[in-house]
Order: sequence, then structure tokens, then C-alpha cells
Amino acid sequence: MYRTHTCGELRISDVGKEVTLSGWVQTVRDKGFMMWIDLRDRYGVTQLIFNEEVSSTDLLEQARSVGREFVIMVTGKVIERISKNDKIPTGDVEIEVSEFTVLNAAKLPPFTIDDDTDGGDDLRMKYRYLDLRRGPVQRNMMFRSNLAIETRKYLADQGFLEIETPFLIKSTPEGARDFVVPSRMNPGQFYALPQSPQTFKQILMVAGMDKYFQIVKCFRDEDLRADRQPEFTQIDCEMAFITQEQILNTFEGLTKYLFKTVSNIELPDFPRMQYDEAMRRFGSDKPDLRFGMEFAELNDVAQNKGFKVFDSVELVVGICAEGCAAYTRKQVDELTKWVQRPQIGAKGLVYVKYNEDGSFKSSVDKFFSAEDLKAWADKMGAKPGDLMLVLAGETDKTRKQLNELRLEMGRRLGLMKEGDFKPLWVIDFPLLEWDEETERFYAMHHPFTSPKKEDVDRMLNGDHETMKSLRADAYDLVINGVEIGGGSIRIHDRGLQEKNFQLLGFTEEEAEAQFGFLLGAFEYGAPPHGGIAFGFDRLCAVMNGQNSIRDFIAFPKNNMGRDMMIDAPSPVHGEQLEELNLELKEIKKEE
RNA sequence: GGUCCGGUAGUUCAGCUGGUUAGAAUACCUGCCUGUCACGCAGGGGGUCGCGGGUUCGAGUCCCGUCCGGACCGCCA
Repeated sequence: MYRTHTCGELRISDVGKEVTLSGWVQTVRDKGFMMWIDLRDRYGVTQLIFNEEVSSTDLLEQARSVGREFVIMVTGKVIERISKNDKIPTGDVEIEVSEFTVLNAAKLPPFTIDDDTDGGDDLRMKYRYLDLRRGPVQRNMMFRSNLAIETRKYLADQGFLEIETPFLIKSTPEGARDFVVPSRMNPGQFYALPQSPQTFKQILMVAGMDKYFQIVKCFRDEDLRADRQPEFTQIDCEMAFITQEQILNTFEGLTKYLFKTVSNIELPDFPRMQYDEAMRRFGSDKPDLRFGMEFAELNDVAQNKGFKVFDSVELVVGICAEGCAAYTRKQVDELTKWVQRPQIGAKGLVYVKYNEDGSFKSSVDKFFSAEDLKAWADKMGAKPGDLMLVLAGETDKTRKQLNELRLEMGRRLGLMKEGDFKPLWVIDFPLLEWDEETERFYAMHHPFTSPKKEDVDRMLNGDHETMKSLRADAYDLVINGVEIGGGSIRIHDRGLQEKNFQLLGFTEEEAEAQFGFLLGAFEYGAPPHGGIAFGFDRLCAVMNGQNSIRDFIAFPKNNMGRDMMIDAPSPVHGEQLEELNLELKEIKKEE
């Protein structure tokens, strides 16, 4: 037997017991006359003691021979420590070792296996099995496991069935780029990995499964970010005979349950905000509600006062940074440069300092009187001591830029507090998005999303302009400015679905070839249905106040989509290509 | 496809406007140490400064290219 106890469970009440422990050597502290080894497993750390007076020279020699990360097994007596350590739960006891076995030696690890490791990301990913031994990453994995288990409990309690859907499916041009898998048995043909189980879960509703869920991998061949991986996990759900209201309630319930059971946090009821309102007040469809700094539109008080930059634009809009009137010229210049970076792309930034004495100092003093600026302040709810920051330009772009500035100011002013969770349902998304470049509509959510009931008529009979104003029964759950999930009521009528495909630029033949199975299914008694999917990795990260999902994925990929540990992707053998009927183009190398 | 930041000891980093033998901390090794727990003390070993080219009397430092890593924009229905 390798162990009678874990390294995390022995307490003062266990004193006197003969125990066997196995684990990794965390540290060796050799004091000469006696030495200690901290033995670690995922449950904790227990101190082993070797004493010249008590232990045999043989035993001491063995103990002295081990280094960090050796795997050892020891047997000995639990004794009360003379000097206790109140920093760890096992700090009252130690093991007086009588038997010592090295189960496996270890090379010196390339970074310290410590909560605060000295390892860079690069090394941590290459030696992920060592990184995963570290406390914070282990806690993340345990958190993730709990979250998955509790999700299953909750949804099973609500009568959901967990049903697996295939990974080898069909490529479709809509949405993200597909990962593609060649078929050996069907030369020249390819499967695609699912971007989501979307069509399958709808088919399951047609099949009468009524409530479906799955904690499932999805795949998107797009560039990565701290919060985006090419393979990621979703809590994917679909329900039949359901209204948007019921879906929101069910998954608000799930979210509250998860926060309560896994993190012991009580969330209040989630507020709801229409998409249009979110864009107007925050310039974003995923506003971070941990702080205010709402947009104030200033067109009627800032235009036609002789400042040409403002007069010709669609939108003049500002935010008020509380208590920042004392910003120096340098700080304001730095903010201006910040919004002018190509990533943000603003042409400039107008600032107005509302001084403590009630006077104004702005970058546009030439054009606006104190009275004018007071009108701005009133719109923004600015008080003496505040700093107003104003952008102008084309509506969508300017809102987007000011959103970035708002978030940046929130960060700088420390307004995004840890442990503060502000969930929000964003509802009534537009059905379609017009793209100027390609001159076509794209589905804002996805092509199976239903227009709102009151918009169906306008969708079927309206003109081109009308289409831009259609609203969908689509919704996102946002927590602290992170899109946790989204969903919609789906179209369950063949005619309406065909109309939607047509608006999205599909010919009848294309729609039939790509989604014929779904359209066909709709003709055999498809119930009204809808669903939602949560980004599971993101939920893990957000609940822990973190931005990067990588630390919540056991084996994540890097910026270039590479797995640094197994070194994938990699070339395949010529025979493999032959078998698949594939030929590689010469990959161009510089001469 | 683009922008920015980085690559120097096992590791994390410093190394100024180019100028002796490239440093610190930590890790590692040796010795000492009667209660350590970030143990302490003394000593020691450890470097193709990512790679290639260029400028220069001289390059870790400047320039060009390239590879690798990170953040971001585009992209992500």
C-alpha cells in the first residue's frame, strides 16, 4: 500500500498513529542535526522529520539523497511538533519517519514548483505536467471540475438529458473558420469539427428530447487571445416548448446556483438591458457594470458652437472620470496618445477639467464658454473635481472607442474590484448585421435565430432597409464585461428559415446542400425551441476574477495555436498523405 | 494580414549615450549549523547575450533580416 493518508489530512488528533504517506518532495531543509522534508500531493503538505538521535544513519543518508520533486513513500509515527506552523492545516504535526522509499527520482525541474513560480509562460507550457503540480493551477483544475459536476447536478435536476453529438461533422461557410479533417474512406472529402453542436441540438428538439445539455468541446480556427482558444468548452443547452423568459430564468438559476455552491457567492437577480440601450449607454454589447462612467451624448450642447471638428460629425459623446480634474497636462496627453493608438483609432480627445473652484479648463476653451461646458457637465453628471473626456465621429466607431477609453479609465482608477460580480442579460439583439465591404447581411447571432414575433411580418414583407431594423429573440449573459454565454429562440418553420438563408445570401441550392437535413426536419413536426450556450472556460476565469482562460485549461494552446508540450501541430508522413489522397503545396521559404 | 513588447546563468531579471574579465537574486553543488518551515552562515560551479548578416578599431548594446514567446487590432455567425 502506498499510503494510508494524503499529505493534507493529518491533524493533532492523529498524533500517535502509524501512517504511510506518498508524494513529491517539495523542499528539503537540512539543519545537520536534523532535517525536514515537506512532502506534497494535491491535498496538501506534510512535514517529515529525520533526527540524528532517533533515526538511523542509513535512513538519514537516504533522506539526504533526495532532491526536489523526487517521489517518495514514507512510513512513520505522527508526532506533535515542537515548533508549530500555523500557516498550513497540517502545521501542528509531523511524521517521525522509520521507513523511507524512493519511488522515483526526479531531474531538477526547470522552474520552481511553487505558488509563485519563477517560470515564464513558455516553460510552464512546455512542462505543463510540472506546472499542473503548482497550487494555483491545481486549485483551478479542482474549481473547473466542481463547476462541471455542479452544472450536471443542476441541469439533471431540472430534467435535462446529457446527449453527445458528433465531432466529425460538415463544414459550413457561415461563422468562424472550420477545422477540417480529411476522410480516408471518402477521398477528396472532409469532415469539419463543430464550432458548436447547434444544428444537432435543434434536431434533438425535433426528435422530442425536450431538454438537452452537454458540456462539450467546440472548435474554431481563428486567431487566439487570452480569452480565446481554438478548442474550448461550452455548456450547451436547448429546450423545446420554451419562451425566452423561461430560458433566461433557467440559466440565471444555473448561474446563481454555480456561484453559490462553488464560490459561496449570492448573486442578486440579473438586470436586463436591450442591445440598443447597452450601445448607447456603454458603447458595448457587453458592458462592465462594476462601475458607472456612462456615456453622455452631447450633440445638442456641443455642436454649432463654432468647433468644426464637432459640427460635422454624427456623434459627440463623453464620459466623466470622477475626481480626475487634477490630471496633469502630461497625463491628459498620455490619454490622448492612448486613444490615438491604431488599436483604438480615435483622431483626438477633448478634455474638460471641472476644477474644484467651479471653473473649467479644457482643450477647447477657444470655442466653448464656461456656460457651454457647464451644460456638458450637467449632461454627464460631472461635479467639480471631475474630468470630462469627449470623443466625436461616426456613431458606431466613436462608441467603440469611448468604450475602450471607459474600460481603460476603469482599470486606471481601480474601479474593477475583485470579488465584485455584476451579471447582466443583454437582450433584443438585431437579427442581421449589414456589412459594407462585402455588401451583404450577416447573422448577428447565427442563421437559426428567430426574429421577434412582432418582426416576423416585416421580415417576410419588408424592404432592404427594414431588414436592418429587425430584432431577434437573442440574448447574451454578460458578467463584468465578459460575454459568458448567448443564445436565442430558434426558427422552427421551414419557410421562415429559408427566408433567413435567402437574406444571408444563400441560394436555394446552397441552403439545401448545407442545411437540407435541418430544413427537412422542420417539415416533420418541429416544436418551438430555443437554447443557450455558456463558455465554460470563461465562466471559470471570470468566477476567479481572471482574464486568461489558459490557466483553467489543463493543456492549453499558445498564441499560434501550438501545444508546446507535445509540439503539435506537426507534419505527417508521406504515406499518411497518400492514404488520404492529399498532396501538399510547396511551402514557400525565402531563398 | 497588421501593431506593440520581449528573448542575457537552470530560472526571473539588470546591464545607460557602443568601450576592461557580462552582473544580481534565486536555484544548484560542497561544508557548517540542536526546531526549520522563503531556514541561516561560508565557499563554489554555472553564459554560442535566440539565430544570420551589416555598421564600427570595438556590438549584449546600433541597423537589417529571421526564428521563438507574450499582449492587442483585424478575425471570432
